[in-house]
Amino acid sequence: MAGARSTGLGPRDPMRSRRVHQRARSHRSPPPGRPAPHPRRRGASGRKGWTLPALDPRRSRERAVGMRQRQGRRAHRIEEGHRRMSELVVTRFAPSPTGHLHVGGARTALFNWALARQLGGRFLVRIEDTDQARSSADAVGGILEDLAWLGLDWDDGPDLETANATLGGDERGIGPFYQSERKAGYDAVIASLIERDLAYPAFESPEELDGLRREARAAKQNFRYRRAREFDRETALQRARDGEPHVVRFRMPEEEIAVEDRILGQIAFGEDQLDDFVIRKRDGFPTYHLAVVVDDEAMGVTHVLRGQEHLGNTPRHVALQRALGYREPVYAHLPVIFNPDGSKMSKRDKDKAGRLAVREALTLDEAGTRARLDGELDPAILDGWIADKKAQLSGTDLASIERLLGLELPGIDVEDFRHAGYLPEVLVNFLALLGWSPGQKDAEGKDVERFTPGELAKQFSLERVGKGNAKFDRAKLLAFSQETLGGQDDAEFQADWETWCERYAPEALGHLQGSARARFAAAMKPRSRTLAEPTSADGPGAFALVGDDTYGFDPKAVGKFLDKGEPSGRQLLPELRQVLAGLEPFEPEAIEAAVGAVAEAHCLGMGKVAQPLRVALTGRAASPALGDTLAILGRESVLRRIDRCLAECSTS
RNA sequence: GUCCCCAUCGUCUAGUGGUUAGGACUCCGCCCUUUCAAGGCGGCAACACGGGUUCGAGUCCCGUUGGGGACGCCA
Repeated sequence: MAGARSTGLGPRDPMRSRRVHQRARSHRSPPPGRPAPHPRRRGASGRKGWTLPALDPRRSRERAVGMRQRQGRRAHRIEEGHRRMSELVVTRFAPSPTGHLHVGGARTALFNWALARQLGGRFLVRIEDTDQARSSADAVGGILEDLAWLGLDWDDGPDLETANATLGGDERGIGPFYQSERKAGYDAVIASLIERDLAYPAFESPEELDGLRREARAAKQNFRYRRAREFDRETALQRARDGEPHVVRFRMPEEEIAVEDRILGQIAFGEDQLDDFVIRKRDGFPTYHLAVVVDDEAMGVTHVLRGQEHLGNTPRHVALQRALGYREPVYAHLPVIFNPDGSKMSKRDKDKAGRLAVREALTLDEAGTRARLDGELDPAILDGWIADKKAQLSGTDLASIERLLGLELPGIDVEDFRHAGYLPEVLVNFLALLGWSPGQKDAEGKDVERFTPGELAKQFSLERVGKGNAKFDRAKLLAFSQETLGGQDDAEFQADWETWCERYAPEALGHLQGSARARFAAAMKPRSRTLAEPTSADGPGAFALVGDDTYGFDPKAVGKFLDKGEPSGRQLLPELRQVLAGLEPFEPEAIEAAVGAVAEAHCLGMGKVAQPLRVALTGRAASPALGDTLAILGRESVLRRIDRCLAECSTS
C-alpha cells in the first residue's frame, strides 16, 4: 500500500476509508433526471467480505508492514460480475484533436473498446477540444477515420459514415460529444462549486505562477498551489464579478486520497501532494480535469482505462467526483508504450526524427536542401519548426520532407501503419499484445498469440493486463503481418492489396491488366510482409511494374548468368526466345516445361537456363517462380525484353 | 527537488511457493529448391542485485540498483 509507505500512517484502516466515503456521500445530490447513485461494493469496506483479512494472521501481518493487496483482483472479478448484472458498462475514448491518432492512443481506444464489448456494454467517443489553441476539425476527422479503420466501432459519439456502417449517434441522449459544445454545463457545475465554497476564483497571472514555480525549483522545493489562509472569499468573488481576469480553482480536500486501480492496485496520494488545481481557465473553458469528470458522469461512463501518465491526475478527479456527488468509475491505468531505444513513444517522435534529418541535410548542403524543400513547404513554417523542439508539422508537410529528402520517418500514427501496408486486424492484434495477453495455450502447448478483433473482444479482461511498460517492436509487427498475409487465400490477398493500391499507389494497378493482376498478387503473397511490398521499387515485384524498356540490368547478375557458362546464358536466349514465341498456351506450367526441355537438350540443369532468362526479363537474379514471372509479363513483353537484353547486354 | 509506477531471454510475454522457467519475434544452422521468398526441422538466449520469510522462492516481504511517469490556465 503505497500511501501507508509514503505517509507513514501504518496499517490501512478500513474504518478510515469508510468515513471518507460517508462524508463524500453526505453531500451527494444526484443530478436531475438521473437515478441516485447506488452503493457499490468498492474500496476497503466492499472488499472485506471476500478477503477476510482478520482471519488470516499472515495476511494481516503483511498488511501491517504495508503490503499491497494482492487479493484485490479476485475480488474485482467478482465485483465485475455484480456490475454486469446491475449496470450498463460504458467505456470511452476521449482524444484531444491535436493530430493524428497515434498507436498509443489506438491501444487505449482498443482496450476500452474490447472491455465494453466483453462486458456487453457501450463504447463511446468524445472529443476533448477544450484547448482552443491546438484543437482542429481536421484532426477530429482523421482520428475518427483511423478508429473506424481499426474496426473500433463506437456506440455513442460523433457521426461517421463508413463504407458499411454509420458510426456514432446519440441513442442515449447524452451528447453533444464535443466538449466545446458543453460549456454551459461546465459553467453550471463550476458555479455550484463556487457557491458551496468548494471552488474559488484565483487571480495570479501565469507569469506570477511561473516565477513561483521557478523559485520553488531553485530552492529545491515542491511547488503546489493552495488557497492562502488569509484568502477572503467575498473580496475574491467581488473581483471576479467586476470582470477581473481569473481562473477558478478547486479546493482540494486536505486529506489523503486513495485510488483503487484495477491494474496497479491501491495507490494513495498524501495530502501534502495535492493542490488546488484549476478547473476553469482564464479563457472561460474548463480544464481537462473538470470536463472529463462532468462528462464521464453525464455520459454514464463506468470504466476509465487510460494511459499511466494520467495516474497522478486521478486523485483530482476522485476528489471532484466526491464533491459533486458523482459515481466513481472503475479506474485502470495502462502501461506506457516505448520506442525500441527506451524513450517514450510520442506523437512528436516523427517531428524529432525529421527535424534531425533536415538539420543534417542543411549542414551538408544548405542551398540545395532549401531548393528541394521550398517548392512544397513554406520556408517560414519550416524554419519555425526547425527551431522549435516542440513544434509539430502537418502530416502532409512531414510526408513531403520524407519524400523530398528520401527519408524514412518512424511510424507513429495509425495512418503511418496503414500507409505502410498493414492490415488493421494485424495492428489491432499486435497492439493488444502490448500490455495484455490471453494467457492461453494452443493444442501444441504454445501461447495463443494470434487472434482476431472479435476473439479479443470475447477474451479481454483487465486482470490480464500487465503493469510493465512495453517497447514497440516493429520486427514482430512485420512478422505478424507477413504471417497474416501469407495465410490469406489468393483472392483475399488480392482484394486487400488492390484496396491499398487504390489509396496509396493507384498507378501500379495500371501495369497489371487482366489475368496478370491475379497472377501477380498470388506470386507476391508469400513474398510480401506488407501490402506495400508488392509495389516496392526494389522488391521482387518491381519487374512487373516497369515498362519493357525502362528497367536496368544488374551488372553482377549479367556477369554471373549471361556472360558465364558453356554455352553462356546469352547464347541460350535466342533459342529460348524462339521456343517461347511459339509456345501455346503461354501459362506457367507450359512455360516451365518448355524451358526445362531446352535445358535438357543442352544437358544443363534448370538453373543454368532459368537464371539467364530471369536476368533478361527482370534485370535481376531474383523474381517469382519462372513460369509465373513470364506469365505475368505476357508473351509480348517477354519477347521484347529478351530482344532488348540481347541488344544492350552485349559482350564487352 | 517532491510524489507515483514498474522490473522473467535483445524484444513482447506465460508463470499466482515445488517447472528440465514455456511460447512468439529477432538471430544462427540444416532441409526443400531454377532465383528470391514461403514452408519444415533444430539451436543460442532470461528470473537485475542484496537481505529476509519458508522444508522449499521467478513467485511473498524489505532494501539497493536500474527504467519510466507526473509535478501546466495541455490533455
